[in-house]
Amino acid sequence: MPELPEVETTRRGIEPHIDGRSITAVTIRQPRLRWPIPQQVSKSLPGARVQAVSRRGKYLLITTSSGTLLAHLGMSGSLRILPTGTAAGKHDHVDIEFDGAHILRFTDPRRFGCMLWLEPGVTSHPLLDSLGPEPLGDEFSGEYLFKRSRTRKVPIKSFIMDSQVVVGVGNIYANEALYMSGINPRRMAGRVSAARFDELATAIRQVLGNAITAGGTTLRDFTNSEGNPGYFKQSLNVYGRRGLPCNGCGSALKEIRMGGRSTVYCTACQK
DNA sequence: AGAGGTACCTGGCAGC
DNA sequence: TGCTGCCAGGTACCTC
Repeated sequence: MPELPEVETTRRGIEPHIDGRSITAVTIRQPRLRWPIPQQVSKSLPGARVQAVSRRGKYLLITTSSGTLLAHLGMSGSLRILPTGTAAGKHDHVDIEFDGAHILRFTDPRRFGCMLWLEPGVTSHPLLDSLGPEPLGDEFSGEYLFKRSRTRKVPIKSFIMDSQVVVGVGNIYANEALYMSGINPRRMAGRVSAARFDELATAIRQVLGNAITAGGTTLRDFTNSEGNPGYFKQSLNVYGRRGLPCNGCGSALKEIRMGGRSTVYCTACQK
């Protein structure tokens, strides 16, 4: 379930269990993810010590004394902390053991995720280098979006989901942020005003920030088997609500497909 | 260069 | 109960 809030929740969940710890073993059961897991992951990690657990967009970076593990959870991936020796299921592709006591387990049924490797000191990678700013960072603003959008001939929804424009806005939160700011997802990005981009930027920050806060609930029982309580269903205004009444005006929400993705909006409230 | 479509993979669910 | 087809929170890559 990884959009940016889930990835950040994962980062916060695993960090206290692995930061500063030593890796004692690596088990790769299925190396065929989106790209094959490079050999350095199993060769270089054992004996290394974790120095930082960070995030860039939806990528997680586990920096160690011998190199950096770059991971993406794709559509169905998860990372959990479990006791050493926990039986592995069909889609438990990688285990990284710490201090012989517990493991960081990568599970991903669809295998759209990845685990890649950066040599020590390397911070640049093709997957990272062209990413746009963090939506919760200082660089991101309505003014920024306005400037970037002037020459673009794509719908506003596609625009904000473009990771070169801004990272971390997935399908759910794109739908929600456009609803919150009253913008029709089909409107051309180049024809959205500066004032409306201010509202959109604020909405993106708010919806992602709220979701991260709600993710804290998941965080507490992180080592248990998932289950996403609070946030989903309760806080969503449009995603997954096709045909149901708009929370603002009561008219039935419309669903269309844009770029193959489910897009739900209120034809009355979003112009 | 930018826009649009396809591909990767498995599981769950609606409909027959 | 079982089959088929469609859908799913992502994104790199190919073509036009």
